[in-house]
Amino acid sequence: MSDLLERLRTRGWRLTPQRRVIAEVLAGEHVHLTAEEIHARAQTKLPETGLATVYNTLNELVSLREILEVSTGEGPKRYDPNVRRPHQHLLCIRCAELRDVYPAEAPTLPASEQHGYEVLDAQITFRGLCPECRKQSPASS
Amino acid sequence: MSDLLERLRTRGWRLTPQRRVIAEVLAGEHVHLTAEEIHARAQTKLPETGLATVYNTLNELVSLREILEVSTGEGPKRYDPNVRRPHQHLLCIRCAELRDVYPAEAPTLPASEQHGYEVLDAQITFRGLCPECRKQSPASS
DNA sequence: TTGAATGCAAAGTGTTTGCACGTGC
DNA sequence: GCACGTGCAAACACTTTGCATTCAA
Repeated sequence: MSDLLERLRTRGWRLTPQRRVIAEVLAGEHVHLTAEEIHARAQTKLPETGLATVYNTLNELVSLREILEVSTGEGPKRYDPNVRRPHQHLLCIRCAELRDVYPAEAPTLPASEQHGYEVLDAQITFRGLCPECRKQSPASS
Repeated sequence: MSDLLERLRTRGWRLTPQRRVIAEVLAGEHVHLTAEEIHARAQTKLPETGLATVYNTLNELVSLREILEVSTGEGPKRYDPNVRRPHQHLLCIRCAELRDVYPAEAPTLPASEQHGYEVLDAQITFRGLCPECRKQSPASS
């Protein structure tokens, strides 16, 4: 589970209580949270945790490539602790829940469509309605 | 080209000079612009054009499904006038240029990975370096 | 001990909104 | 004529930054 903390320690990361709690929140969740949500959960464990520290820490973890920053196109970014296993995302367009999916193949862009770009990766987001939101109103976009 | 204006007129859209100019800017460009860029171009044609009006108009066109709003994950949103032909995007991670690509297949999510969602569509963004940015510094992320 | 991390509040972006004025139909 | 569009500035949501203080190593 949270070998995240292990890895960070061996990489010489300065381990403060706030950082530990933030890393725990990330590792303990299976849905991808926003900075505010991470802050709220962190504060229940350690009240003296500022929102700015949460942002600072998240940005640092992104730079260290220990988490992924995911923008849903609407509202705040979400942070994905699952960097080890390549995956794609499934987004609820109503409630913005974001979860991982593991489909078969990653698409590639034919050379004829690369237009001189050096293509590094492809990011896929499936969009739809989560089970909860389907109940409330099955259709309409 | 700009049958966009045709369609809007027949849909009973109130056609002001500002709206005409904004629609022309959208139709005339092959790269996807930000609201600021659209505003700047619109002002060269019609100086009395406010940024708020640009945002209002773009949002309205999005609701009318005459343009697409595309978030690049970093920085401002971009607006894609190409709503007729299904396509995907190629994004430069350095300069944020965004262009359309037309690869073969749209991926589908196997039922076993749908987790109770009603999947509506899939959005693919290929990420890489555009020709210009490759010149300046071919690698490093 | 000391450089790095923290909380807070202020600043920064990108976007939306309230309101008085102007205008397409 | 009048409902709707406009420009402007203020408000807004999210994120970053400056600075004095605290603390992990």
